[in-house]
Amino acid sequence: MKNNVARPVDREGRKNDPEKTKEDILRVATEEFSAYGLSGGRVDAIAEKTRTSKRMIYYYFGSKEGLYLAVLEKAYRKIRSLEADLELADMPPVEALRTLIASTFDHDENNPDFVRLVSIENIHYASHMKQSSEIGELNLSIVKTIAAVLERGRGEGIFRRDVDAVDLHMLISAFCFFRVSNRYTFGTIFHRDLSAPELYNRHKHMICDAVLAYVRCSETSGG
Amino acid sequence: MKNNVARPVDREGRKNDPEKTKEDILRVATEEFSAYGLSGGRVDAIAEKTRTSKRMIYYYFGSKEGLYLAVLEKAYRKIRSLEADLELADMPPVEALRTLIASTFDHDENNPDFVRLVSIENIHYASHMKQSSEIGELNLSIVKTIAAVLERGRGEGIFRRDVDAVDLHMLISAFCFFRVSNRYTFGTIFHRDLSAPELYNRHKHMICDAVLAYVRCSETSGG
DNA sequence: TTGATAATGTACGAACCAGTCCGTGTCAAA
DNA sequence: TTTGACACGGACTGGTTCGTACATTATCAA
Repeated sequence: MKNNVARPVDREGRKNDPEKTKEDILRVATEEFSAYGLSGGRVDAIAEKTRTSKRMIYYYFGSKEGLYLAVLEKAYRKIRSLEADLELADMPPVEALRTLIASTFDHDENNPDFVRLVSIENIHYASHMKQSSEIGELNLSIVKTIAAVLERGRGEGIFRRDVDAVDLHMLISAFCFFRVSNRYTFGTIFHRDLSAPELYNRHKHMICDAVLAYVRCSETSGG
Repeated sequence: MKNNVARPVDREGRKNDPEKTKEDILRVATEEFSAYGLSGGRVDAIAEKTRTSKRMIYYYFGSKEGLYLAVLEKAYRKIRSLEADLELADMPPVEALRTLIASTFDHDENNPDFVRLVSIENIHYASHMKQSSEIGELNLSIVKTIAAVLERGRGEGIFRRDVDAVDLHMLISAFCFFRVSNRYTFGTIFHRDLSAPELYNRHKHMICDAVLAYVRCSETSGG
């Protein structure tokens, strides 16, 4: 194997493992960008926390922005894989909606890093996301799922007819997302720890109740 | 007001006007930090856009973070002054809630800079806000207002009894805030311009209906 | 008028930080 | 065993950016 037999015992030489290296960089970069933002994150800091060097970051990702984009794409790829199999088609419309809302709620609750990355991307006017073909093609299946559930509910005469699927998704997402994204300012102003376990169930019930009450409601607003 | 009557008619020399200078810096800094964040914002860029110099920024605000904090405090001071006089006490509970929701909705819609600053502050874990005595004491009157309206509604037997005022404020804020803060990513994914005028009324009606349906609803969730 | 102090401008320093240069190590196919 | 493509590390650089030293002018009270 080795041609230099006289090599001192030291086996701890370099092991080439490009996949591991890339994965390692991405993992550390996700933490860094999620914690400090794109402008606030430091390439040197990322390099130090990996088992490789800064040179490798540029070798694999080209630039700081390239790395950030890779982090963002990986984060979105992960949620896309999660949102697939809820199998709501067999459930009664009300139960299907409850399941869907609970799933969204739990996703944001359990992935604060993703929530932060999305906030950061919004601060940057979603400019990186737009430039990514991968994320750009996220034509989210969740909307079709919601639309189908709404349609079934209307068919059964229990849902109002003027609810748009994207709007409803926004109503659900907004609450679930805000609860995590604005945890710190909201918690500070109202002296309430939004990550407290007792609020978890209460808030989950709340958004379920609100959404269901809304889709069944026949009231029109004067607002 | 001025006691030096013999003020020479406009020599184009320096005019000392500390209030104007501070105000000018704050105005420009708000734009810069709101656009690029705390880490992304550049002190030099701010200085160039003011009619004064970088020296003055450090003279009045001490540091970049000091300036950022001043920007944040001014933004919160502004909303505090706005949220005072809605005079909901005389309205029927349902109308009072509608008015309150519409007001929150319009505030976020009309103050995207404020929304961005709050997002940015959350990325920083609200650390500056916590260190500000001024903002820290924002014991928002809006919660008392909501609590009073809820109480009246319960008295009239039209509102459910288990709704917490802070939770309800969060439900309202979340939708109004998200609509502005996540405009870019959400809009990109769903190919929908969230600042489009026709969505303004639809979304306003939606959050009104949802909240009102919720507070009247007697359903308990199985989620 | 004058002296104290507040306000302002210019130019510069020092640290930081994204990105690169140059050289070395790894491995598999020829 | 040679070779070439891929993988890798450490030191360096040049521009950027926060912050400041020093000089100057304005204001106002005594």
